[in-house]
Amino acid sequence: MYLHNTLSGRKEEFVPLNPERVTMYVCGPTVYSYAHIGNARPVVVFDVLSRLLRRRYAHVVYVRNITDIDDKINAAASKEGVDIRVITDRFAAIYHDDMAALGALDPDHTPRVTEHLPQIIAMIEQLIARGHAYEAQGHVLFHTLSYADYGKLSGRDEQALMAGARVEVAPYKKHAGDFVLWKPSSDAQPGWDSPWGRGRPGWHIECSAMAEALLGETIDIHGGGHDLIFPHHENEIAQSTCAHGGKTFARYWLHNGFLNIDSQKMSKSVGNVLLVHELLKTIPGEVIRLVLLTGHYRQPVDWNDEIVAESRKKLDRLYGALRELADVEPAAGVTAPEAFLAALEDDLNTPMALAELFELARAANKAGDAADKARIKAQMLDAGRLLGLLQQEPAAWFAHAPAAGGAPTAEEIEALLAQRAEARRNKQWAESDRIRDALKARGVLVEDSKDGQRWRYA
RNA sequence: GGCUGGGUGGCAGAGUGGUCAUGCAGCGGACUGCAAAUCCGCGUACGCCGGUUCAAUUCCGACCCCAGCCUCCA
Repeated sequence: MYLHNTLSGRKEEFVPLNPERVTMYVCGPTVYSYAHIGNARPVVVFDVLSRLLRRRYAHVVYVRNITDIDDKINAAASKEGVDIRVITDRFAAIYHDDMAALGALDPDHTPRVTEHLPQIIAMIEQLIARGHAYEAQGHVLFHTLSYADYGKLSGRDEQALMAGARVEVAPYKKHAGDFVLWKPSSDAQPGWDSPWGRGRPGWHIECSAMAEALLGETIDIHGGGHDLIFPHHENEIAQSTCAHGGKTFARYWLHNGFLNIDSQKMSKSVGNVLLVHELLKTIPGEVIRLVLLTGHYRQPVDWNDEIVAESRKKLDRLYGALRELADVEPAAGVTAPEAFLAALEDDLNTPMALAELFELARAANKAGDAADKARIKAQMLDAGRLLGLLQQEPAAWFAHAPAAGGAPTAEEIEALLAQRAEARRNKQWAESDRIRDALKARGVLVEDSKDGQRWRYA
């Protein structure tokens, strides 16, 4: 299995440190609001990776944190006049449900920052003790000059970092690149007691501390969005490596590309932020998932109406093949074809894997032999399982409620089809076609198959 | 400016030193009462300019564009 490692900038063979316990940490959400579609991309990408890893290794530990201490959370809480816990519980639950709707399986652990203050404080103390951090005006800062490899992940040198420091440098910093490990809280702000007074952790230390707590000092895979490379992951590496006396923190760094909306960057200022929660009201989760897997995970993907419609049709085709095999028992012990697995094991090449899946669909549509059908069905279902697709009954897929409201109900449709069947028995083609056209005008496609009429929403 | 990653057929999107990606759309055929679904076939795609090579979309170099990151945004 090969994975592109941001650290080396190239594809490397993945060899776990300990094949008996493969570890993966992915940066999760800050739960102060609804997740947007961009947040969903790493979730789906690393969900596929976790499925693939589990296929190959008996014991995989996948951790995705929930950040429940953050100034944006504080702002949301004070706005509503509630404890931050009210906000974080609410949006953590919504996040979980939304991601589940996209077919994402639960990670093995979803640690929260509020449950790891002792570990965070211990790690900061360790960094101070080893001379990598210092206290200044109630803050504790990581001293980036103390870590020679700082900037290695993002390919930046110190000078570039200095030049890039476009925010005002806080006066208590020894060096412009230094970042906060701990900061003081006012009485009105949520805070935790520490050797440096009541305060709260900085952004980066939580991931270092939770990764260590649940996975150990060295982890196999660390993932997240492309934008996290700097500063977040750069800082995580610095903290963990220095706290652990130079031990490698993460061996493979994986970063997913961004998601654009109609060729534009998604941003609040443009006003094009799409929430998963809203999208799910009109688009099946499986369609959204397929959109996110349509391109390679490291490439940007453009979200627009066309790709959504196209993805829906792709699933029509795949489920259409499976529908023809509805009464075929999948062959036992048959898994996804080698070419499909090879595509995924080559740095998660989902476009190529999907191409193989479509080849299977074609083969399924052509298969005449019962044994072939059983084999292909098993292959398709297994391939689908790895991608988190095709896991519902074809009939359920085709019965999916239409995107727009106002379409006739299933009962209504069935009644009209009964009339049409009667007309067809009498070879009243004009009447038959009239009903079909009328339904089509209302967003219902009627097909005549060997087994009689069947319908689906357009 | 620095650092990444890109420019492939109508669209989306893989890949490769020398027959085929795949999907959607389109066109022709089969099937159908007609359709739909399905199957078969079709369209001389690889930003630009050089170089290496028997052969380059694929390797090398220059150039032109595009996107992201550069301190709290996945």
